[in-house]
Amino acid sequence: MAPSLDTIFAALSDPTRRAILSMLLEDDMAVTDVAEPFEMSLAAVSKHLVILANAGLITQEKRGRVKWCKLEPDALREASVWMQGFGQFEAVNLDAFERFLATELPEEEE
Amino acid sequence: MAPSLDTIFAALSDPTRRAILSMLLEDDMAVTDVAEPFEMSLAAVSKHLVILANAGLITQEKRGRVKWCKLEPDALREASVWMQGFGQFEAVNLDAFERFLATELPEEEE
DNA sequence: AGCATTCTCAACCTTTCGGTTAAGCATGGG
DNA sequence: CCCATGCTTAACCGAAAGGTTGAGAATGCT
Repeated sequence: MAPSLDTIFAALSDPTRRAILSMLLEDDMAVTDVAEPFEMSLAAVSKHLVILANAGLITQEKRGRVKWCKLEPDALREASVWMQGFGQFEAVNLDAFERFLATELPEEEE
Repeated sequence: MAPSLDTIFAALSDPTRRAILSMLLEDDMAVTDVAEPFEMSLAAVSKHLVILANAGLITQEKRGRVKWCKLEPDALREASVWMQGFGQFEAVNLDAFERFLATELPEEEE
């Protein structure tokens, strides 16, 4: 399935899936380990992972019995690029810009 | 309803709603005018607007018979802040930063 | 070989989503 | 006062979402 804004935003709309993404931020994980903290069946988590993979937000690679899940933030980037069209990004970018100045340019240029 | 990441991302997952947001980028619009380009009923578009309003992405103000819809990009910002936790934002911010430097400051202030 | 582990698939259920049509409320104009 | 305009609500519908359980395939361990 081709990742689209539809599938990306839909994938992000579920708190379980966002929690999974946060977990994968730490490190790659096996499906069973991803499912462990959730109070739902393994099959349910497995479906969530399929949805995340279809959205391009993760990739899954099977090594032996274990299927490893890896975060793929490029899809998030696609969504964020769409958001940039809404002008709100000036504010966010200004934040980043200010931090950029504060941390990288300690000397006052002006 | 309190806008949450759930409602924001769910609102953004529908192409009709994203199109509406793009339209409102140009200017505030009445509900009837928002609905005009879509091949669905006015009631359907009205529901989409409720979803966008619940997500905090738009506000609606009634003046006379006409209900005006106004883009509220702050909710998008909340979603983008969440995305920033995923590291991919360095690249995006650099893109924005480069454009920031390459082009003269646009009239973002209103 | 036998068994445990890892994960998916199939069938099912309930709730939500996205649309319809019809009715109705509120407002402004002639 | 009528009546058109602008928009929402209610009832309904089919499809999709998100969960369950149970079965089963694939792999590794001993």
